[in-house]
Amino acid sequence: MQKRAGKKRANLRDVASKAGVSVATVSRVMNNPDSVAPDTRERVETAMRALHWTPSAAARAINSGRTRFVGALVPTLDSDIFARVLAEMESRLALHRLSLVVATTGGDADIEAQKAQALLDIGAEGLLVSGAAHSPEFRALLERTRLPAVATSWYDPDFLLPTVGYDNRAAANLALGHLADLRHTRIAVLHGPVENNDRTEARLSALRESDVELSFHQTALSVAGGRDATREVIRATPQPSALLCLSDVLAAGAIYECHHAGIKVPQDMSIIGTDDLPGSSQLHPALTTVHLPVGRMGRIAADAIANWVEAHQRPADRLLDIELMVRETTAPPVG
Amino acid sequence: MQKRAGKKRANLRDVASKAGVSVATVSRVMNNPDSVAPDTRERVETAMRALHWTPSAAARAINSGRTRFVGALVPTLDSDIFARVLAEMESRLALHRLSLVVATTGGDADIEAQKAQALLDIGAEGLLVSGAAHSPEFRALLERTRLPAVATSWYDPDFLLPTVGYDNRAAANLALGHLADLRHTRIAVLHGPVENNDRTEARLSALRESDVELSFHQTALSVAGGRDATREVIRATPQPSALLCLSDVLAAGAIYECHHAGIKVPQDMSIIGTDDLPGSSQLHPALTTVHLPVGRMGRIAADAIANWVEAHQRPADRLLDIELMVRETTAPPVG
DNA sequence: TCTAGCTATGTAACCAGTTACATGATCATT
DNA sequence: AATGATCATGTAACTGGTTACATAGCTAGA
Repeated sequence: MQKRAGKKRANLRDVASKAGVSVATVSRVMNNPDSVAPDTRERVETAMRALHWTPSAAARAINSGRTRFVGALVPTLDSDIFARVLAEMESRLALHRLSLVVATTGGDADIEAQKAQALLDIGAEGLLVSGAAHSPEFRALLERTRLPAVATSWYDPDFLLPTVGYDNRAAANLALGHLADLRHTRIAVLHGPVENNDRTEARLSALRESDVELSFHQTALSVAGGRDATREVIRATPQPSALLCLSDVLAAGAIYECHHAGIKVPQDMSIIGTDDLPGSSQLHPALTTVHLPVGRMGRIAADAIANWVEAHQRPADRLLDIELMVRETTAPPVG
Repeated sequence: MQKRAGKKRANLRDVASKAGVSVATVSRVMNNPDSVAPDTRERVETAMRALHWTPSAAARAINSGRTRFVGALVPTLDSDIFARVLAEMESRLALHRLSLVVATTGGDADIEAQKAQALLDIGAEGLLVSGAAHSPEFRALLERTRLPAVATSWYDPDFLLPTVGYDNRAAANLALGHLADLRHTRIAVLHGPVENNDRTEARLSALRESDVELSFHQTALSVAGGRDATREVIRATPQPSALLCLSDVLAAGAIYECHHAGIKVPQDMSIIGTDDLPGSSQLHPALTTVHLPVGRMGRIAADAIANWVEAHQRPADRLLDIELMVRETTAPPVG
């Protein structure tokens, strides 16, 4: 009466009875084939195929206590930077036989907490998060569950979590220093939205504390946004002699717009970016920018979380070097 | 003698005994809090906190038979296109309360089969794959397990899996048709590697079958690759009057290189791309290209797989419209 | 020929949850 | 006061695997 006509997915017991062996034998065929006699193994494998049976990941996980995946929380996938970080993380985690579950937060700390909980609910063994801004709920979650988690894209040894990243303040200062060395004094800063972006915020705060006079221009984080902001900046009198862009995409827009407006780069306008995207060296003229080691960061963070998950070893914080890439878009101001 | 000093992770039974209730009551607090008296609930929640307890995802999954995540297999994350598709998929799947596990294949069909198995091993309920090239092992896996899976980035109603995508041959023909309409006759085709890239292959085969005389130039799929190929093309005599690029990044490189070489676009050289990346309309001059609806594709594929997984309904194939975006890089040839 | 040791396999407990069903207490109804 | 309904909670079976331990059959050494 109970056993209805098939419908349900087969389980290990079904396979065992079909093959005329015990459950232990079936399990052995899966995990330790050598310990089973060849003809028995054969029979079991035939039964598996006949029943379309695949072991249930959940049932295995319940015994091993392992799910073999970690979660990554990023503001957006629709950005060269995060896509590259994730690409590196994914391939690095694969080496540790770990998978990567991606969740986007839109930069919203509440959504981050929510998605972190969702990742936990589906069994993530660890978390990779980006940036410094996290909600109290998120912190509470980490403390309550003691889940291994590594923060990237910034560096702060005092943070609740181990951080793997670069110094965003230093990155901004490096760009500014380069322009100052060239004797630029009228500098406009182009940056993306600050709400929900602690990295931009850190860079801006470093600039604000410098003793150089700067004008700040917030715009959309896109090539078009860079063009818009540049259009506005070049209307000012006196016109700035340099554009410090906190992102390479803005710098690309700035180059286009200067070109469009007949302003010569770098003679009439110096432009410096931040990121060093793969295409930036191919812009015309080639973009001077601050190289952020995002690929390396992804690899290191992946190794760190893998080691924490597997060997229960909390990783050390890692400060990664940034580097000024002087190319063709910066020069001393004329006059 | 048995109960060692703590070490192990607490389970639901530990919480129950600590709170002085039964396991069922603890479970109710988690899943149906209203059915538990407020003070009892309070006691249970206190016990949970005290023991740092979080329910095991695996144990839940074993009962529900659900893991609530699907896997996505993409050639690479390091590409605007796939990053955007995944971004859309992720946010769309979140609406269905499904998570997305990302795996990259490098375009290698064997690695794809391998990673598909790995995704299955960790419990993926469905798969999103891209392109047409798959190994026999991969097909066998799908047939054996009957795992819901949807293929994207191309369209073929005869394929083993439901496909959601556009017609790559039509995309190439649309670009070629535009150049032909402008009366270009000497056209060079720039394309990325064909090995492990069935989409490029499909576009090329459509072009080869056309009655227009074309020269083909394979290069690296990057801005630099586009520049290299263009440098080579413009050396030829007679010089082609148009560059048909099967990818927008190549077209961007082509624009830069023409600019560099003093060739006026579109007067002396027409350039057309394929993809319509967000930055393409911001290039200078703005790139004429074939718009591929990758964002929409991601959303539709995500809905399709979610519906299949949840409602056991195999989705229908979906052919998505492509569109010619005429902007500033194409014009009739001079002379 | 007896026994020790090995191999192939089976039995049943176990992992950490969920849930059908049972139970006892409280409350309203007649 | 007896009856029935409702509510809060408990008991135990169940999910689908793994594995410690038991056992039967066979071989080899003394």
